[in-house]
Amino acid sequence: MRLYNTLTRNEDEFIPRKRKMARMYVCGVTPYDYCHVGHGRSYLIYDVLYRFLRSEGFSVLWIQNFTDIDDKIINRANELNIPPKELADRFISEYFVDMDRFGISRAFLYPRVTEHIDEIVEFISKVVEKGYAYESEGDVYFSVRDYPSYGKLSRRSLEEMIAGARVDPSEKKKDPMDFALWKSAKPGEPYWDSPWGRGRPGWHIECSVMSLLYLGEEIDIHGGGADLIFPHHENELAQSEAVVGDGKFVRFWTHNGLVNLRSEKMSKSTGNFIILREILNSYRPEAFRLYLLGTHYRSPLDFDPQALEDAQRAYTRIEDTLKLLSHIPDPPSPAYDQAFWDFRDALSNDLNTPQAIGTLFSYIRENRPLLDKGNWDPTLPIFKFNLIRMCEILGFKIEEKTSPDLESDKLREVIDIIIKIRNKLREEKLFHLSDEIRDSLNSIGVILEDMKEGTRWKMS
RNA sequence: GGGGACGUAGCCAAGCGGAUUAAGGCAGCGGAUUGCAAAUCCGUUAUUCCUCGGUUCGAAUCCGGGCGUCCCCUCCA
Repeated sequence: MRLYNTLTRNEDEFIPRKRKMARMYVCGVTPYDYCHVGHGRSYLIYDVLYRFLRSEGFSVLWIQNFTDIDDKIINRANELNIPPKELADRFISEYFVDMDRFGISRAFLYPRVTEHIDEIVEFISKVVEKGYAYESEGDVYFSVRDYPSYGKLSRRSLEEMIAGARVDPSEKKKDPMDFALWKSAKPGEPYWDSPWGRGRPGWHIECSVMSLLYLGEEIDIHGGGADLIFPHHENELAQSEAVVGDGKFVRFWTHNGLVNLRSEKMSKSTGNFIILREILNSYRPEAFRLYLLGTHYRSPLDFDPQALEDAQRAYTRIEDTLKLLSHIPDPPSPAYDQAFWDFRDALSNDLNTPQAIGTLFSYIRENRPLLDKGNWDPTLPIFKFNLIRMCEILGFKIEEKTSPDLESDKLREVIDIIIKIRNKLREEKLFHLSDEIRDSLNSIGVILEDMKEGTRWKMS
């Protein structure tokens, strides 16, 4: 597949370093609050990338961190008067509650900063030894002036950044753009011992250390939201390559577009955000997934409840088809239709999910009449196979085989009896009665559809 | 001040110099089907892609100006 690489500003052919093994590191959350829609979008995109790469025959080693110690965590923990670890633990478990509900695949491992302090200290020491960092009053800073290619990811020069004027000069730093690898502890803050005294890791160092520890050098994909390009990934890149060597850290830097709300970036700090859980409570997770994947991952997305409603309606089309297909047997020998190859081509083109969804809907439209006719058609099992493959790649839930359940079996029988009687009324043209039955059932969520071949029903 | 992205039908949204009727979804309209609904299918809804120029045999797609919107340069997915 071709994948856009922020470093080269180009769609490059994705070929993992180790042939069929793709190593992917995704920047995780700082667990001090619930995830919002923007987080949901980001992890959804990596979930789909993960699913697609696997379907392309790669094994994918996905690592995603939790930054479980930093200023925001300390501040929030102080507000709530609980230990930082308790806060982080809580929101890590909330993270999984939301992401599991949303159908996001689990990464292979979720390393946490506080469990890697030794490795981080060791790594900082290496940066200092190499001459790219210096200690200053218990802090350790990366010296951007000593690292010539600083700015290569975000394509900015130091002069431009300083002209931005929002840098904070500190007497401790040699240059205002220098950033902390290690921060000395203020009174009352959590700390770990280090060669530079008591303190804690700076923001960017954890990703450098943990990605190198678990995935090694020259990993295939390192991703996150577009807001991480600078300073987070720029700094990560600098400090990492300062140790492992130029071009030895990451092969593909990928970044997803941000979610806006009322034409402004969704962000915790500004209060302009919607909690993911709130959406998951109000809409089908699959509908939300369809909505988000309807925009290309690199484009910004303005959150629009109206469009989400539309997607929810659109999703019933997929869902109904899947339900009807559950009665169709699997094909004796699987075969791919042209639609699947088109679908695959779309995703191979920098994960073009909107286009892939387009092919999926066209495929449904072409095959749906056969399904509704009710008579057996030998192409249906193949249709089923292909559609399910597509849905799996996009992460849409497949109707699992209804397990034997006495109660719901009884319910089915009761509804079938009602339908039988209602059809007798219809034969006798007692439509006011048959319509009343239909309306009543409808009001409790049982929808009757009178087809030529007979009446069928579904739950709304 | 510097860097970057975008502006496609009523709405959301693909399209990355040339099959082509400019995907797909939602909504609308007309039709088939139906006792009526629902579901499904067919047709229809942008001779045109913010605007003005330019390059080209050919541009929504490339270049320049204008108008508008957003992001990054600060914690952030």
